[in-house]
Amino acid sequence: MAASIAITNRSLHDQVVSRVRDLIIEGTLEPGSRIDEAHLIEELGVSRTPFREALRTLAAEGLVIVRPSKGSIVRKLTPEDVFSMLEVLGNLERLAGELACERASDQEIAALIDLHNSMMECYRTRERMPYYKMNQEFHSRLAELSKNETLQEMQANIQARLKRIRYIGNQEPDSWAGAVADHEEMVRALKNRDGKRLGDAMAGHLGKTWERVKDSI
Amino acid sequence: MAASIAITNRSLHDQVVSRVRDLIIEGTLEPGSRIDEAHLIEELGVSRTPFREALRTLAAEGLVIVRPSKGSIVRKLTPEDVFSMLEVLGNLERLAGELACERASDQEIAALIDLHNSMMECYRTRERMPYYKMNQEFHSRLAELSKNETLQEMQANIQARLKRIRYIGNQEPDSWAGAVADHEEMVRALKNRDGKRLGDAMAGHLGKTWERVKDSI
DNA sequence: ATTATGTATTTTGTATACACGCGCAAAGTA
DNA sequence: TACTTTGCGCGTGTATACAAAATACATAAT
Repeated sequence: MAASIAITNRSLHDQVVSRVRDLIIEGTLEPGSRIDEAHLIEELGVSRTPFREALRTLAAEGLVIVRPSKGSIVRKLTPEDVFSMLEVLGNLERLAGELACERASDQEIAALIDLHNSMMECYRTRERMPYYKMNQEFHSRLAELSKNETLQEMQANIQARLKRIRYIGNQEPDSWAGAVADHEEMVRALKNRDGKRLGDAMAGHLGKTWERVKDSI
Repeated sequence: MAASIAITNRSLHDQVVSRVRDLIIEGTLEPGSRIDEAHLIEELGVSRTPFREALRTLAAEGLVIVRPSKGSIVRKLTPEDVFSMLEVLGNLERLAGELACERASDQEIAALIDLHNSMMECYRTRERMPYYKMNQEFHSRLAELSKNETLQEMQANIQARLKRIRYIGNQEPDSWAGAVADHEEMVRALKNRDGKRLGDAMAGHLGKTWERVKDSI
């Protein structure tokens, strides 16, 4: 693969999309606040055209809301929004777990377990940030093992919408141990290719996430 | 309400989005074909700016693919795409069914059963088109009864992507009777608020849809 | 004849200019 | 004083102009 040589000729559109998405997730652009076009294009050094196209993309992703003739705002999630997302996400990940047990190769499962072990190492040494990132990746990778592209896409979308919330929720005192226990259970089920059990573990895990996160909305 | 007087001031963007979406669904814009910007904006009588923004929206919806510097094409669904969509949709509708049994009011259920009865009337008189439309509405309405907005949104999105395929699949000789039987089962389960049974019926129904549709891709 | 290379043409990407609608504020009226 | 009304400024929506890239084509070299 010549991927290392090929120069990345990403369009401004794409760059703006991921840049603004990050600004939203990390909270620089506050939920509910208006997006000042003039100011932000100045900041980013692009013109209105690619910027507005990027806003349309982000609107379709559910991160911003475009109010015709009234400007765009960063979508502010209500507790109901978050609850409904977790409900759907839990269901999607249950399906992902079941399918992964049927469809993943032994190597793929082994690779995921490696990742899990790295996560556990971070837990032992209390390295929050690496754990958080590996956790995101664990769930994405598991979705991949379902071999279902639509599932991956939907999961990624909801993950992106919730990213900011979960990031905040992650600062809280704890139930970290509980999350870790959930993951141990997932890995046990995955090792045995016990789809039902893995599915239940995934869904249960997301159910508890609501408890962990609901007060930080 | 002065809705009769008020002139609809929908932005061009919105109008273009729904117009082009329809062109894709009804097949005027063929899957896989390039979207000729110059030609289409002429046809629609709008300038490039709102048109291109609309393309971004449709790309995020999964109906078109924007290839940087190489133009946009109408997304062509592979059999794998359709299978994965139906797999996810089945799972979403299973959840919708379960939640609807818990959360819907008696009136809401009664209203849905009315719709079902109208559908059955169309089946008796073999009116395909009205049946098709009511069927779409039945599934959307059931998703509404789940009281989960994210679920509704995801379901609507997959429905939109599959609309063209299902429309074609619907022309086929038949298994119409089978679909009708599925719906009868759904309504029975809904009447009894038997979530598990309704969920299974929904998922099973979508599973059979694959059989009905797979040859027309 | 076939491939390579340079050029012309088309098409996309981005910037900018113009127009229109919304919201706010100042002035007017009850 | 409170409540409309009207005018103005600003931001959004749309059109167009310009720049850059890609494709198609023709010509030349092997």
